Amino acid sequence: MKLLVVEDEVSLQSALRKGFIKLGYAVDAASDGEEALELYYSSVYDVIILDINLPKIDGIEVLKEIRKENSEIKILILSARSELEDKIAGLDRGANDYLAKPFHFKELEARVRALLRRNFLTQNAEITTDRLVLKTALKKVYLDDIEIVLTKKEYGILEYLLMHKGKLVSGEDLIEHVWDSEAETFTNSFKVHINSLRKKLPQDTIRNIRGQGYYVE
Amino acid sequence: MKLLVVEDEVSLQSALRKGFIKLGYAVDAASDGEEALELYYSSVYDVIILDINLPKIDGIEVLKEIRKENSEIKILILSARSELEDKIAGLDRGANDYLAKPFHFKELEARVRALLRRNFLTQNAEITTDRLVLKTALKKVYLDDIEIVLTKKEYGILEYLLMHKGKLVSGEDLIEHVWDSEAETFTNSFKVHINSLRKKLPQDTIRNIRGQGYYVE
DNA sequence: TAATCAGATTAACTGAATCTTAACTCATAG
DNA sequence: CTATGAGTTAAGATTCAGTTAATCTGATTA
Repeated sequence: MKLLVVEDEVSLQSALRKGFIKLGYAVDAASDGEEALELYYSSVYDVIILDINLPKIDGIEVLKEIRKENSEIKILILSARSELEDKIAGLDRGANDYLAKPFHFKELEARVRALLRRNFLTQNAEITTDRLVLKTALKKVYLDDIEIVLTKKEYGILEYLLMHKGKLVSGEDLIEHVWDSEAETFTNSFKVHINSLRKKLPQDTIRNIRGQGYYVE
Repeated sequence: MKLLVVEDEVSLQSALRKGFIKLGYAVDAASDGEEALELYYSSVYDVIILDINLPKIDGIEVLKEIRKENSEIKILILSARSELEDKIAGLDRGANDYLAKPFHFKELEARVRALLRRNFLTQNAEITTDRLVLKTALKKVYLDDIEIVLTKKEYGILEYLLMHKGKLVSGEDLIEHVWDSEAETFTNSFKVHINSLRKKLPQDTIRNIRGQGYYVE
């Protein structure tokens, strides 16, 4: 699981980063709104922890910008208690949760976990392409209405690619999201799984751009 | 099914705990609002029974806190009759049900069952498949109209799977919902119960996808 | 209070599915 | 033509579901 921590206060940012890394998350951090958006557009995160008071681009702006194109990603707002009422009131539910400073790290961690849980429990969803149907509740995949049996890793890879349909996903991203945090990032194991996955799917379902990553149309 | 009982009055808490355990529920209990939130964040409950008058963090606060992030979980409020009007009036539909003290345990149990039903089914006290009928009020199971006798754990597992008919349920999920929080998540006890449960059911009733979980069609 | 009993848990083991590794080949860009 | 990344293969390692038997626990009753 990959988090983006956006916080300008150096010591707090560092504490959060270290805390989450220790818990096995992959963490990127940004110190202002501009950097946050840059990182957001160049990688794929599961949860964004976003301070409201930021230099350059305000946190609310960052939130709006991200929400404009992505309604799935979980965003947790951090804010000084005094700013909460007027600011949060105007958020219009763009954030999934918010937490007033100061807070206990444990509290933040619990909320992040809760958000991830909710994310995974989006159980009724089906992801489809022209020929594929992926039923996330049962983790089953159908090609032209006939079930194809996938292993856990194969399914995980396919689901991840389809959840980011049309976007480039690097091998590193795959390992980061489909494997647990102990996995080596330089293993070629995912290639083996992509290989066996491709054999079960129509040709050219999973495409590759040399040096950049994989994608599904 | 797993309940969280939040009640500061020692004897009542203990009575509720024992009562629900006897009925085959997995039960955790908290004596104040802080403990309640801690437990809430560290486990997954199907219903929370929440007293309003609590030390440290007030029941209403606990309710708000939980509702902020989780709209699915069922919450039943307990309250002395005199407190009801002003407090409950302000709840604004945060709770799913409430019950005035004093009450009969039977009444509480019926309401909890109703909440669970609302959660998973639409107003039906029976869960059925083509050959099985499960009467949740009596906790009895019939196969082709003939009763099959299950132990509490066997029943709990089957009920949970049937309430999530067509969805994947991991072993961890099972332990989380059928056992109380003291259970080790890495025990293989549930496999033994599934094994004995399967012997009492038609073949292939409970299916497994390796590395992912169990399901009933 | 001790003996008994059902149910729950633990631990050890098996066989099979799945995953990883590593060496190799192939394709492409510079 | 060469270097690098992508794709392939097969062997070996690991993990996981399922099974069994022994042990533990707590309720019931003799």
